[in-house]
Amino acid sequence: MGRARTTGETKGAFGGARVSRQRRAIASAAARFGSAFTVERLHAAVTDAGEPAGLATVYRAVTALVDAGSLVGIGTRDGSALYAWCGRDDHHHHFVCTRCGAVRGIECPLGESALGAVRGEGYTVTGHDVTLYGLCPDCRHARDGATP
Amino acid sequence: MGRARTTGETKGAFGGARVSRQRRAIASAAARFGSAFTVERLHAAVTDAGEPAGLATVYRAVTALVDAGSLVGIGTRDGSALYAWCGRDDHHHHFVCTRCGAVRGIECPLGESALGAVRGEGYTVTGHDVTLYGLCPDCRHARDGATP
DNA sequence: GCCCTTCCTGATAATGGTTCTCACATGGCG
DNA sequence: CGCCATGTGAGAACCATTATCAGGAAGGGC
Ligand SMILES: [Mn+2]
Ligand SMILES: [Mn+2]
Ligand SMILES: [Zn+2]
Ligand SMILES: [Zn+2]
Repeated sequence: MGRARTTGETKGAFGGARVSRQRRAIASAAARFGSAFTVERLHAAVTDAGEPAGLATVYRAVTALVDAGSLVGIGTRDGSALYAWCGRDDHHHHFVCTRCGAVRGIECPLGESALGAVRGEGYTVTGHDVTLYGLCPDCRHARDGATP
Repeated sequence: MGRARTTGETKGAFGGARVSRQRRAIASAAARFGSAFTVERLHAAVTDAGEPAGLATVYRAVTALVDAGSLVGIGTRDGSALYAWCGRDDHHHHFVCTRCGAVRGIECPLGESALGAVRGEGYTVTGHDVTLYGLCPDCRHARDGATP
């Protein structure tokens, strides 16, 4: 156990939810993206792969994949929610390239020193979001070359 | 300089943007909230204060206040964007109470150890989001009492 | 394999937060 | 004072997401 979701195998990608031909194609297409994507783009990818699925079905599959932890929401862009396939099931966060959408897992930077401060004042911390933004190596070089 | 935005004074709350009677009332009402609020709620607060303003005007004022750094977006709730008045202009993040919406500033937990890891692999980090969620002291006690 | 119940599918309509339109008012500077 | 860029407001438009609802399929039990 621990890597069932890495390749998009539908073994446990949907958790306990029911698996259909459409959901298999959707999970497979999502796992093939190497970067963040919108539901609309995922729908197009599934259709292009020759496994048509309704847009509403893709929306519902995405919700199921997020619930199962196979997919993570990575903010929004131009009013559309962005998602990325998540191959790890340990606690971590993500770096997102603002140019190409590439996603990379990062270790959680929150230690006792950060949480202890607010906890000491009577707060209970139940969750947190951490996301880094910037340029991936490829896009950094592309930008350098484009600015002579 | 440094604390013009803490009380909702319209001095620099809108940065270089123009200030009107409506925007004064909107900034004042926003600064009075001790917790996160939606645009709809802010609109209601301004109207209740006897300084009516159109909903579109409130949306535009919120955008201007965010651009000026007086207001910060704190995720979404039930499909509506949440905002909170920000009294500090140094770099920091926020803790949000998931029960009452109370917001509290926290120090940035990202040090060189966290950023250096991805930077060493060729990534350029240009920004980041950090938000803690949980219960404020008041709500923690309220919940304890409600679960006998 | 067969049944049965629960869950998924899909074309479409509906929802609703946010943005746009455009004529009018007003802020702020010279 | 004027001038003009900018803000205002009521309503329409936008559009990502969700609800509908009849039909189909997944999958546990036998
Ligand atoms: Mn991940
Ligand atoms: Mn703040
Ligand atoms: Zn990139
Ligand atoms: Zn609270």
